[in-house]
Amino acid sequence: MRYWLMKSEPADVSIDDLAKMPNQTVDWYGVRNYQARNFMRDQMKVGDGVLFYHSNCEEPGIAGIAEVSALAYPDRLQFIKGHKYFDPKATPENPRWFNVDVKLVRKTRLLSLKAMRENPKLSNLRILQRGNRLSITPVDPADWETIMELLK
DNA sequence: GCCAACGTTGGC
DNA sequence: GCCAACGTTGGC
Repeated sequence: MRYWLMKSEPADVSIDDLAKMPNQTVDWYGVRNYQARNFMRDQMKVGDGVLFYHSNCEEPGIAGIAEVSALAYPDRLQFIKGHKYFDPKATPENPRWFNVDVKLVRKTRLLSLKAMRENPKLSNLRILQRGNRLSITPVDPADWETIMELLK
């Protein structure tokens, strides 16, 4: 069992949007970065813990806890011509992009990026490292525990 | 809207 | 395979 931090732009899918979805589950579509894809395709297992992070918004930070609820499968949007996430080099026989499903565990108070930066215990967290842009990053169990404490 | 830090692309 | 140019991310 592993832990992950997954960024979502709340203008696209917020924690409240997730709560309203059927089964409180969303397919994590639109990842078009190989490293992030590989994490989903090769490492994520059902039941892995997910920190649901709001990015590119007024108050960036962790907005809830979720879990992986389906193993990676081809991202359907890569096949839809004209779609923002269409990829002409992908075919159903040879898909390029994958996504897992993510299910809400619970919405939390917002643990802001600022608060995380100010907490020395979390200095190891990938999201806080300089230049980090990856939308999916592994989270060390110790960091997960620290964050769970903070969100109690 | 700025821009640092990355990732990707494509000519050579 | 190198690397300059370009595109994207995302905090501020």
